[in-house]
Amino acid sequence: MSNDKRGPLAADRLESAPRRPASLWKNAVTRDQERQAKRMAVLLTAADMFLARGSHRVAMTDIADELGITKPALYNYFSSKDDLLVECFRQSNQVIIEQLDRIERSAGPGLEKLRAIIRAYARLITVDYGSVMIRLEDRDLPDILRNEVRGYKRAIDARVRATIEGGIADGSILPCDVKLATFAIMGALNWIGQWFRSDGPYSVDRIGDEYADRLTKGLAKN
Amino acid sequence: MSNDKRGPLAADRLESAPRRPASLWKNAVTRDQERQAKRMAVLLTAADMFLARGSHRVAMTDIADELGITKPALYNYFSSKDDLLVECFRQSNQVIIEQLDRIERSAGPGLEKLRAIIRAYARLITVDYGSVMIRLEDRDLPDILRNEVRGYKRAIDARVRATIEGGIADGSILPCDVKLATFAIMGALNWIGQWFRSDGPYSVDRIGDEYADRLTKGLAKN
Amino acid sequence: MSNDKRGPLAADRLESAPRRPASLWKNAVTRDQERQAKRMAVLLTAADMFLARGSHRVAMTDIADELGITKPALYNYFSSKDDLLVECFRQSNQVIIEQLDRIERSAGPGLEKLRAIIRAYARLITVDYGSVMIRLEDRDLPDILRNEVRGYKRAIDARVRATIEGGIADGSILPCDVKLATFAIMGALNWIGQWFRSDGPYSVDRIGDEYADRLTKGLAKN
Amino acid sequence: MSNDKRGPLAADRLESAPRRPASLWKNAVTRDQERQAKRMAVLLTAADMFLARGSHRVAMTDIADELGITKPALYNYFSSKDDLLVECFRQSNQVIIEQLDRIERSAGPGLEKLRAIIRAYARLITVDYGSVMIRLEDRDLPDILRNEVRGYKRAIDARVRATIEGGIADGSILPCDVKLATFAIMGALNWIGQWFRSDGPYSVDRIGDEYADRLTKGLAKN
DNA sequence: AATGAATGAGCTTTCATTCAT
DNA sequence: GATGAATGAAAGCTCATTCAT
Repeated sequence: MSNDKRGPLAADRLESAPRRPASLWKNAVTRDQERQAKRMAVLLTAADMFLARGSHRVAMTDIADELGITKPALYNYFSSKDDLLVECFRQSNQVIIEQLDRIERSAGPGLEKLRAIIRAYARLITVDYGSVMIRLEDRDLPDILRNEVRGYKRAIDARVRATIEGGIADGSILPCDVKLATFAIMGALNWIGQWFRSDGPYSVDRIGDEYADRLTKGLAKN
Repeated sequence: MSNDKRGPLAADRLESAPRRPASLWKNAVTRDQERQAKRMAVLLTAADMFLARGSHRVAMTDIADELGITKPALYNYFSSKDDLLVECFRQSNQVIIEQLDRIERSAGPGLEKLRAIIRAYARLITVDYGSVMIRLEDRDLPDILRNEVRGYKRAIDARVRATIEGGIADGSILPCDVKLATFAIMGALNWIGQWFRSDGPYSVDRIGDEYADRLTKGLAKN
Repeated sequence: MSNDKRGPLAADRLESAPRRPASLWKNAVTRDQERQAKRMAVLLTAADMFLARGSHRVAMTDIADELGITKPALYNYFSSKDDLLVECFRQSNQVIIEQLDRIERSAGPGLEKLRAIIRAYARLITVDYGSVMIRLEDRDLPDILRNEVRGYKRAIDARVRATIEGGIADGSILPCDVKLATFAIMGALNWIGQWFRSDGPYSVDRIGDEYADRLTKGLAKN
Repeated sequence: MSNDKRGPLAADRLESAPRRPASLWKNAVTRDQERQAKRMAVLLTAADMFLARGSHRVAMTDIADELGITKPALYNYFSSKDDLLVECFRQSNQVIIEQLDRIERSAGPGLEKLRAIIRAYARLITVDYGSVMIRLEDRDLPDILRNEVRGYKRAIDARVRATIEGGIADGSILPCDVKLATFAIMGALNWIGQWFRSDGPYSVDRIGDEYADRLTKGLAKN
């Protein structure tokens, strides 16, 4: 983060000191970009491995090996395994929040928003790093970080719940126990991460559409 | 599984082999019963701890301490931690199978059976050891044991799926993608284990009823 | 410590329950003795190595190697390196306290007691594990343990100071700044640990006598 | 030591080689001065930190951070941590030697010189970098450097011893075991570093005077 | 059947040092 | 002269498992 700032600041100085060759600046910017790129590479590699095997089954050595570097090099980018893991959660949260924001801003009755959330979630869980939030365990984290993560989770839940409540208010959704309904929907969605295979028979969109129907229309004939 | 049967089976054989002095037999029976009781105590204690903290966060020492015995003593009853864990899965499977059997034998349309399954599952997850099957990770197990566990899971899924198909056949359930519908329902149910607190505001029955409605009737007004 | 008590307690029970074969008790006692002996061996080996090289230069592996066992075996006797180190301090404290108690109980003017303390200290530092208290660093210990150790040190200082004050009171010692006098004496004594070699030219008694004189009579001719 | 001399020496050579344009020389001198200044800054910062926390508890990173530079930059001034540490000892030695020289050159009986040494030492230990020699451990150094440091220490000891011998010769000091007397005095002095706090109740001069009395006049009434 | 003791393999983390730039 | 990045070597500690008793 501090590095993000250093870049612009340096750029300012550059404008007022035009003697320095542009190439030098390029170097600094490039270096910073490279650093961020590497940091991101570590993060994504770790997230992939954590998702595939569970975070406690992935040793720092494993991540380093996968990246072709040595273990201590990881500590240039993340101060600890916990830090790395919690950063995965943060990234995941950000991605999810963006989707929820987008849907919230859209017009339409609550029911449609709920269905949009379901479709978005299906995608998040299957192709994006949104699944980190759902599938990785936060129990190994120290209290303070675990609470942070749980805060994210609660916030997401609250927003889905609010969408359902909005739907009830605007008449598009039947009155029901909102909390339980939210749990049921989130559970169904989260579970996708357990069985989905990208080389399986179902496309992401197909799953999203089907779930959107199934979880809102029900199965019963009448 | 094999061990559950061995106990009773052994007792049967004893009854049908009355030549040895009764007292001796009684001793043998008693000894065997004691062994089975202790074995079961280990199993249930381990299952509880595994569920509460996740199996990889429970050391063999922890289990032994909880039972007031020493670590190596555990190995008299289970040959390894994996063995103990897989046995938890087997017990869980048995409990689940019993419920599915009971419901399958009952009369009524497929929809009602499905609802009965949902109610039974809600109970299994919250109060019985059925939750082991759903909430414990099988990823730490060696391939052969993990495959065994996954077989159980697939079988359970298949039976729920068959129930839905039966409901479609008898007209009580709308035609739909059965596989996805099953996944959605099972996901919603399994998720209960993530948020349920026995001291929380929802009773098991309340959850079962609400889920049975929600997952079959849907949320949409029409 | 708790183990010291278990022995006697067990012996009591034995007397009132004479049915059990003595051999069993012997075994238990023997085993306990062996355990204590081993624990002590670890402690003394560690203390020696800590004194010789400084505690931070001694790895757990080094201690284990010296004892001919493996690293984790050490953890059967001490829960951590800190635990091992602080136990060294506790042993050292006990030895010192015993000497101070003995001298305190003796008759004689304060000056004689002070000289006795100097002689005793010279011995403690050179041949007994009393030197641990003086020569090992407590700065690597976590706060709580470091405070414990500093408490010991303060208590020892206080007792020497009290002895000097007693001497001033009974007229055998000249009035002076007691705190500084104590520091000077303790410093001179503690320093012995820095230069003393058991194969050197000075015997322990020689050092003790000379220091007792030097630190109380001074060097000046008048 | 070698580096301290190299600076001035280099400057001397410059003055005696006037052929090159003065401006260039000035630059070179300035550059050299700057380098020496930076080198000294590193040295003093390191010495402070080593004294405060013990050299093995101070990482190169810590020193760099304290100076606001990066770790590898340190290696421009010192070839290794050992080099840095031994240079601290050399500086310390120089300061101590200067004091001993000054006192040796003064007139007066041996006893007065000894008292002057005690007063000077009290100051060295509490306010100057003289304490490095006494309070820092040389055990982490490789043999060759450790021997160098021990040479310094022995030389200092020898000079104190010589002062006492001079006092015995001139009749101002009572005959005694000079070696042990020296050890006792040095020990008492060195220990000051363990308890002295600059914000404590004792001023440096007070300590020096009191120690000068206590260590030469003794405590005993007769 | 149960115990105390021990082990091997593994984990996260630290740190002095080097190197390309 | 200084930097960011990387490394090899080591440290303390944990844990499932085994073994003699």
